[in-house]
Amino acid sequence: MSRNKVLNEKIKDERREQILTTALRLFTKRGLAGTRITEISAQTGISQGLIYHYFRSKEEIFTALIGEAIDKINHAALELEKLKLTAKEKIHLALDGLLKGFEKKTETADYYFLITHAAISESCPPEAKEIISSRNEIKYEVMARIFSQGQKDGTVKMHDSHEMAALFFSTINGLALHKAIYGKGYKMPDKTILLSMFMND
Amino acid sequence: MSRNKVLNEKIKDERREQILTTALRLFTKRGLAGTRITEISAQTGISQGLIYHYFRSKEEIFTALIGEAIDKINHAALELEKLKLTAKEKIHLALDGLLKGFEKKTETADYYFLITHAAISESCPPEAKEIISSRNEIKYEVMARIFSQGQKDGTVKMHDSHEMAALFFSTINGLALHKAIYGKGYKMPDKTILLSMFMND
DNA sequence: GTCTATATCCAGATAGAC
DNA sequence: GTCTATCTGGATATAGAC
Repeated sequence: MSRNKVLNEKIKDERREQILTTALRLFTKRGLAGTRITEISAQTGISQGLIYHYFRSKEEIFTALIGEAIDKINHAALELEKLKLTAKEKIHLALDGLLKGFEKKTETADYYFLITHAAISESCPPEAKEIISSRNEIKYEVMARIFSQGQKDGTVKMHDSHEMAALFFSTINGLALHKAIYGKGYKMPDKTILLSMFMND
Repeated sequence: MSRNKVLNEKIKDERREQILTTALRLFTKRGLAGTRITEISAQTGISQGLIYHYFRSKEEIFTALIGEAIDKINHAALELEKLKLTAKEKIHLALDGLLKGFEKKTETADYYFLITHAAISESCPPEAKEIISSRNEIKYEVMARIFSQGQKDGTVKMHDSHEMAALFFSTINGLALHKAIYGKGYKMPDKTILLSMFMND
């Protein structure tokens, strides 16, 4: 690849990232249908025509973000699971990471909200639905396994581990929403309160 | 008022209700911007022109629903507070009512979701924003008072009562969302699990 | 009160110049 | 790679007949 090609590739990647970053914020605040492609271009600082050089359609931007969101979350969950720690330590770490993540930058909360938005929406692009139905379950399964592990050593309460995982992410989602609404005005709750739902001690 | 007038009023009220019921479901599933007025009319079984006999615009339907949702929730909260019961009993009752409400008909969950949707959305009609900013806080204040009451008699954990109220409704919202996504496929968690976040015993 | 037909507008997407 | 200008479709809202 020539010198210029490499440089162009870099510009292209950066532009793509800029568009996605802008779009994430807008989709969170306005939804897929409510977000205008002109807003994305304006806030990215480019013309609307140029958007179509990087993405076929608004739906494609949305779908790309869904993929990104799910991958990041799953990756984090799987990495957590791999650590050589007790279940209790993993659960503490998960809550800490999530709460602090929501606290300091809204992006993490936005990713959670975006997935929820897509999952609930009947007007979500089929490709995005596809990604969700094939990959969104992973984080639930990982957490269920961790809860299960903790039940064996007696640190986690004895309820169905899948139900606990569902409750875990419901709660996380609720907090992400609250954060998306109130922004910096909302301080995340102390993790010990949340832990009392799941842990024996 | 003549006989016919009375009858017409009745038809009018019923139609209004039909439209609102349909719209609630659609707004939940597609958002304000994503819902077509033709869908509302089609699913209500009337022509799109007729919608405008009952509401000035799509936004007005949305705003009416927001008012309805907030009023119902606040009413329930205030009624609960008035009961001659201990704080512990009130909290149990609140959770029971909410979880069972979500469980049996999605409408309650939809109301919660609608408010969240409106609160988060930058493209929500100003009138709806107005209603939210003036009346949505009530339920938080009621719950904070109940938690506060319970802290005095030692049944409720000692954290800031407003933070507890925020956490309470965050969690409830998370569950409402989960319900809106998975519908009948999701069984609400046992209330005792949720209670462990708030209560001493 | 209800419908059908239509005007109007605006957003998504394309074409073509630079 | 980037922009401006334009096409096109679809959705809101209105007008007017029954």
